[in-house]
Formats: sequence, C-alpha cells, structure tokens
Amino acid sequence: MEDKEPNENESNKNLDEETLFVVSQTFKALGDPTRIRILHLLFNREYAVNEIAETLELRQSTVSHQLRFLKNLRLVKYRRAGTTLFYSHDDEHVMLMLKQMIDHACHS
Amino acid sequence: MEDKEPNENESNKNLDEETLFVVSQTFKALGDPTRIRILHLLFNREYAVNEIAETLELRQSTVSHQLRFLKNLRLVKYRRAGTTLFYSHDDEHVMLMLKQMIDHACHS
DNA sequence: CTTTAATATGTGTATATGTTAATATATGCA
DNA sequence: TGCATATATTAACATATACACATATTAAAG
Repeated sequence: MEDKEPNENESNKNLDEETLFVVSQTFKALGDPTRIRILHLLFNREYAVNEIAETLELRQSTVSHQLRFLKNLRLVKYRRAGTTLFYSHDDEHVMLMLKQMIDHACHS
Repeated sequence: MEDKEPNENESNKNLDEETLFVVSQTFKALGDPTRIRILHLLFNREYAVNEIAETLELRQSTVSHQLRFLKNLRLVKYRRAGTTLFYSHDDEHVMLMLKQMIDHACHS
C-alpha cells in the first residue's frame, strides 16, 4: 500500500507550494478581528460599505481596504446599485469554518 | 421573537471581545506557512523538535519558537523522553479545520 | 458640465510578526 | 563534577500588517 497517487494532499503527503500559500492566505484573512467582524456581519445579508463602517464603528477607508483584501481571496463579492456597492460573502465553505471556530471558541 | 438570550453567538448576535480574540488568534496561528507545515507533519504522529527542523529544513530555534506559539494556544502538547521532547497536536477540532481547508484549496 | 454621494486608492506610520545567531537551560551519563 | 545532547530563550533585525488621512474615481442627478 505505497502512496503513489500524484494528486493526493489528504493528510500524509507533502503540501505543495501553491496549496500552502492559498491555505495560509485564507487563514490569515480570518486571523484579524476587523475582518472577522466584517465577515460575521455578512453572515446574514449583504451590506453597503458605509453601512459596515457605521455598524462596526470603523473608518470608510479601513472597511474598503479590508473588503479588497477579502475580495482578492474571493471571500466576498459585491453587487452595484447606483453608487452603492452591496457586499456579501462568496465562499460558503470558509463562512462555515468561521462559524465552526466561533462556536468552538464559545463552548470552551 | 426578539433575541434575549445572553449567551448566544451562533451567527446573528454581536461577537464579544473575548470570543473575537480567541477566534482571531487561532486563525492567525493557522495563517503562517511554517506553522501549517509543522501542524501538517503532526497530523500522523508525534515528532521531536530536531526531527521537525530536519524534515522541514528549518532552524531549530525557528521550530522552537513556533511550537511555543502553538503551545500557548493549546494547539500542540509535548511528552518528555530524556532530553527529547516529542510534540503532538492537541486540538482535534482545529486539526480538522486545517484538513478541511487543505482539501478545499486542493479541490479548487 | 457641475455637484454630490459612495467607494476606492496612495501614502505615511506605528506596530506586529517571523527568522536568525548567540546564549541559556535542562537532562542523561561517565 | 564535567560533558554532550536536546531544547528554550533572548535580542536584534527585516518585513509585513493595519490603520488613518488625504485624494482620486465613479455614478447619479440636476
């Protein structure tokens, strides 16, 4: 039962460079309180940028910068309505992991 | 159906300071390639510090630093055998999330 | 075409982070 | 006690990060 498959990263083989990068980047995105609060907001519904800033008491530029960060990783997306951009989450799996970690932190 | 429960962080209520800190710290731990590689190693079995350093081609002090980081978050533990310390993972849930994220990154 | 509202971007700055070399600590053994 | 091995710790450094301010862009309305 030697491991001969070329595309198996299940748990025993070495992590290739690209996978390592994507995984670390994604976790890094979740490793900041501001970004967690933003994603946590987006759990329920879409929000405009200013709405996020007001709700979380953050500067508009701070929110915009973090949204760009999250958008580059395809963790959020937006929909335009006039001059307003409504952001929403765009990765169900990552949102589920965030939810899991929050629950994990609460129950311990 | 007002939300009156005091201890519910499921997905709609605000995140309290402490939960936010723990969650962000834990994700931050997973947000570094070196720490991911260490945890990925520990998936299968326990490893001595030098063994980790040699396997991953890292300096001993680097590994020791990162292990301390992970130990503070109770993500790893160790067992002493003479002068050798065997490290192993100590949080099944976090290891599962790491595995999930790796799979998620591979299949996309 | 000017104005206004909403958002994005560039830049500076303070802080956080990861790595390294050097050194300290701890354990086992002769 | 003295020495060797394994690991931890300290300090320094370079880089990365998050935020704020100012400014630029975009789109709608008049």
